[in-house]
Amino acid sequence: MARTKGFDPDAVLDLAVEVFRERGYAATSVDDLLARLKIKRQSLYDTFGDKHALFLAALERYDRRLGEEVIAVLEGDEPGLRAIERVFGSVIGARAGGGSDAWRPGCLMVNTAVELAGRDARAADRVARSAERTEQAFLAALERSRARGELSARHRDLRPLARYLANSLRGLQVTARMGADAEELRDVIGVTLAALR
Amino acid sequence: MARTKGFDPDAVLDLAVEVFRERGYAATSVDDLLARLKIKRQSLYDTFGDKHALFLAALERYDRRLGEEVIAVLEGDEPGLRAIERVFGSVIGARAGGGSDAWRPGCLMVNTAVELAGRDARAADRVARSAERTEQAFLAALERSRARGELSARHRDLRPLARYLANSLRGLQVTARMGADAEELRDVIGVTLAALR
DNA sequence: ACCATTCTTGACTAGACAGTCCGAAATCAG
DNA sequence: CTGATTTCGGACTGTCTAGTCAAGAATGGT
Repeated sequence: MARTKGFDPDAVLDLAVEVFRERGYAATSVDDLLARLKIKRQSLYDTFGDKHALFLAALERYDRRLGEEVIAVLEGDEPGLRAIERVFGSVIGARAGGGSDAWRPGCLMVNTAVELAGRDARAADRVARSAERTEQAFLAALERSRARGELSARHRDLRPLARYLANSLRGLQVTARMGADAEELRDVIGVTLAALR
Repeated sequence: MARTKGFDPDAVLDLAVEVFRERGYAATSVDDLLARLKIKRQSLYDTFGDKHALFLAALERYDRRLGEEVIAVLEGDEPGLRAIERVFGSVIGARAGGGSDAWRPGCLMVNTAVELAGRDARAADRVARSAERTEQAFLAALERSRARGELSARHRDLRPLARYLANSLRGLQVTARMGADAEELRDVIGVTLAALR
C-alpha cells in the first residue's frame, strides 16, 4: 500500500480550531495555519481540501468536542440548577485565565455567527444546528431542575426559559470581549439565574 | 484658497459604517469601500488616512449616530419599562425586515468586539466605552422605572440589572444571527423582561 | 485674471494571498 | 528487494491586497 500520514488529522483540526478562534476566518491566512498546524502546504490541501473546507471541518470538530463539554454538564445527572450555574461560571473562569478553556478566545460558534452567518450558508447551517442543540441541553437541565422543585412555579413552559439561558450565555461571550471584568460578569449571571427561582 | 471637497465626509462615513457592518473589517477590501462610498482612492487616503483609520472613524460615527438612537429612547422621558421594551422589540423588527434599522446587519459594536477586540487595542477601547455608555442608559431607564413603581422591590441595586439588560441585548444580536426566528426572539425577550417585574 | 491650494483620476508598486505542480522521500504489500 | 502509492517539501503562479505617485482639473482669495 502506501505511506502512512505523518500527522493525526484530528489533532491538526484541534490546532485549526485554536487558530480560527483567535483570528476568525477572514483574518487567518493559509500561511498562518501552516505555521501553527505544523504541516506542509500540500498536506493541508490533500487532507482538507481548501481553506474554507478546513474551516468547516474545524467548526464541526469544535461542535463535537468543546460544545459537548458544555452539553455533557447540562445533560449530566448533577442537579439542573447547579449544572447551569457551573456552565455560566466557567465563562468567568475562562476570562480570568485558568479554566477549562472552553471559552477563553470566545466560542467559535458565536464568533462564526457574527463574522460569517449571512454570507456563508454552510457555516450558518452548522451554527444554527449548534444553537438548537444548546437550547435542548438547557431544556434538559431545566427539566431536572423542575423535578427537584428548584424552579419558580411561575415558569410553566420551559422552552422560553431555555432560549433565554442560551441567549444570556451568548451575551456573556460578547460582554466579556467588550472588556467587562469578572465582577460585571458576576452581576449579569446573578440576575440571569435569579430569574429562574 | 482651494477647491471644496466633492463629497460630504460624514455621509461617506455613514456608507462606510454600512459596509463594515455587512462584511466586518478583515473581509472588507479598500476596493469594496471605494465602490460603495463612490469616492476615489486618493480621496479616501487623503480624507481618512488608511483603512484602519477609516474603520475607527466609522466606528466612532456609528457610536454617535446609531448608538445614540437607542440611548435617546432609554434616556427619554417615556416610562422606563416601556422604553426598555421598545429597544428590545426593535431587534425583532429589524430581523423581520422593516424597522428603523439600528440592528439589521448587526450592531457594529458587537461585531467589532467579536472580530477585533483582543487584537486591536484602539477598537477595543471604543467598544468598551460604548458598552459603558449603554449600561448607563439602561440604568437611567431603570431609575425612571423604579420611580414609577414598575420594578419588583427585590431589586435593590439597579446596576447589576442594567448590566443584565445590556448583556441580553448583546445576546439577542448573536441569537438573531444564529438563525433564530421572531418567535424565538420574543421568547427570550419575554423572559428577560419578566425578570424585572 | 491670476495663482496657490486642493480635489480628482488612473496608473503603478511591492508584498500577501489562496491554490497548484512536481520531484524526492518514505512507506507498505508481496 | 521491488514496485506501487502516498506523503512531504519547496518552488511557483496569477490574483488581489493596501497604499503611493504624478499629472491634470477645479476652485477660492486677491
